[in-house]
Amino acid sequence: MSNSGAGQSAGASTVQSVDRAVSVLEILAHAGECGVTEIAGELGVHKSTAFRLVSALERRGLVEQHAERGKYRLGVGLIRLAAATTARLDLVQESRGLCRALAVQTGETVNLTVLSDDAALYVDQVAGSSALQPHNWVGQRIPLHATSNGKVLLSAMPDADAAQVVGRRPRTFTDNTVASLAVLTAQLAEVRATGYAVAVDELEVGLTAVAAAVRNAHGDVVASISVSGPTFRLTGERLGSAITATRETAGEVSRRLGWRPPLDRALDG
Amino acid sequence: MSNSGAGQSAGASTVQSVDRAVSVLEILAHAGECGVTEIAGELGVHKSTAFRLVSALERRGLVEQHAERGKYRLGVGLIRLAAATTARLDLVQESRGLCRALAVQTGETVNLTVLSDDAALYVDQVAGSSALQPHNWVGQRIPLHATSNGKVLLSAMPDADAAQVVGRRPRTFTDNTVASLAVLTAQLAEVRATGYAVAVDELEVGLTAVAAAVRNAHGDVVASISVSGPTFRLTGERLGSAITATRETAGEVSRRLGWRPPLDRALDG
DNA sequence: GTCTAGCGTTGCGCATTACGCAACGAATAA
DNA sequence: TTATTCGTTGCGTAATGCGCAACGCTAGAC
Repeated sequence: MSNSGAGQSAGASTVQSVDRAVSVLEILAHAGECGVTEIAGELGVHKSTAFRLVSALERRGLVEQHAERGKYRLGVGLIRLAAATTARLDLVQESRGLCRALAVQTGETVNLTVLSDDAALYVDQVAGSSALQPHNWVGQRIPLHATSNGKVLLSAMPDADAAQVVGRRPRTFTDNTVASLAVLTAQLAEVRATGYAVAVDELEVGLTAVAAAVRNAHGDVVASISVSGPTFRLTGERLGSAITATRETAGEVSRRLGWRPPLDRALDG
Repeated sequence: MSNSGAGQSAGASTVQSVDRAVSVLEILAHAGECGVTEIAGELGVHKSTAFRLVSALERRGLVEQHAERGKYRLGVGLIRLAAATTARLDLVQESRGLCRALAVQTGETVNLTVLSDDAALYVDQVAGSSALQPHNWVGQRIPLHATSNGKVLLSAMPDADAAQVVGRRPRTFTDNTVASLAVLTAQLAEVRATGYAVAVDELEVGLTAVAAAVRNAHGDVVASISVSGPTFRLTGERLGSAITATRETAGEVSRRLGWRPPLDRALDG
C-alpha cells in the first residue's frame, strides 16, 4: 500500500495502527460524536478497520459508545490520562497553589498557558469567586495575537518569528483584535519592557485579561499566567492591582522553577 | 507471544499495537517518567517495539521526550483531547440521569450544588416523588455551615479557610444551626472521614438533608449532591439508606468525571 | 406491512505491517 | 581509559492487521 499520506519528516518511526488510532481520537474530539462509517471515511480506511481501532480504544476507556450499536465519543479514560499529565508537569504543580491564591485575591479567573504549535494552549484554570462561572478554557488553543497570554508568549520570540507565526493566522475576533503587524510588534516591545500584557475585548467583547510571563531557570519564557474577567469590572484601580498581582504571581512561580530575577538593571551581557 | 494479560471477555475486537500504545500511556501516567527500556520491560516486549510505540505517540503529541535521547512522559496533546471530553461532560448534564435515579430510589428531592463565593450555589434539582413539592432551590446561594451540601464543600477546604469563611457569616437559622466553630470543625473532620454530611433542622425546622462529595479527575471536590426531605420521614433506616444511595450516586458521578477511587490500602510501589 | 438502505458488527484469507534481533553512537560510571 | 547502559536504527520474517463480503438490525419510504 502506498504511504498513508502523512509523509512526516524523518527522525521518528511510526506504527500505522497507533497513528490511525490517534487520528480516531482527534476526529472524535473534533466532531463530538461519530459513527464507524464516518470515521472510516475521514480516515480513508475500510469500515471494519475503523471499527477495530475504535473497539480497541473502547476496551481501554479512551472511547465510549453511547448505546449498544450506537455512535462513539471520547471516554473518561482520557481525562484520567490528562490529569496524570498535568500532575506530572512541574509547571502546573508548582503554579496551582499560587494561581488559586491569585484567583482569590483578584476574584477573577486565572489561567495558565504554554506555547503549543504556534498557539496558546490553556493547561490549567482556577475559577474566580464570581457567581457567573466562566467558560472552561483548559485544553483549548487560541491564536497568540488575540489574547494577553498569547502576547506574553509571543514577546519571548524574536520579532521575525512572531511576525511569521501571526502572519499565518491573521484572524480577527472582534473590532479590537490587533490586526496590524506593526501595532502588534510595538505592543510586544512594550510587553518585553514592562513584563505584562493586556487585552481588552480583543478575543471576545466584554472580556479583559492581563498576563505575565513565567520563566524557567534558564530565563526562557515557558508559560504565561493570566487574570481575566468582565471588561466592566477590570478597569482603573482594579485593573492595576490585577496587573500587579499577576506579575507577582508569575514571578513567584518563576522563582520556584529556578529563575533568579536580575539583581538590577545593571546586569546582563 | 503469549496473550498480553488482559484476556477481556469476547465481544469487541482489539488491535495489538493500539492496545500496547494505550498501555504505554498508562505506564507513563503511573510512573511519570520512563525510559524506553523500562517501558519495554513492563510491556513484555522488545526495546525496539516499545520505542516505535512511544515514537508514534510522540509524533502526535500524546507523549513528550524530556530531552533528546532522554526519558519520556505524557504530552500536552492529551490535555487537548481531554478538553474535548470535558466539554461534553459538564457536571449538570452528566449528573442529571443519576440524580433522577437517586430521587426515584429515595423518593426525596435531590440537589446539586457547587461552591460559589463562600456559599453553596444550587445548580440543579430533581423533585422527589413525594406529594408535597419542595421549594425550588436552583440559583439560590445558601451559607455553607447551615446545610449538608455546604458542609461537604467546606470539608474540602483546609480548616483555617473553612473557619474564615464561616466566621464571616455566623448566621443562625434555627435552634439547630451549628453556631460553634469548634463543633463545626469536628463535624467537618467527620465528613472527611465518612464521606458524607447530615443536617437536621439546621436550615429550616422540619428539613433534613444528607450530602456527599463529587470529585473530578484531580480529586478536587467540585460539587455536592444532596437528598433532602421532611425530617419526620428521614429517620432511622430511611435516613441510612438515603446516605448510602447519596454516596453511591456521588461516587458514580465522580467516576464519570474521571475520578479514580483510591485502589485500597493495598498499593503497589 | 413490506421492502430497501444504511448502520454497526464479524469470520476469513492474504500480504502488509509491525515485530524481534543485532548492531550503532552517545552518555555515564568505574 | 574501559565497560555498561541507554535510546535509536536497518533488516528479514511471520505474525498481525487489513480489506472483503456477508450478517443482523433499525429506520424510513412506499
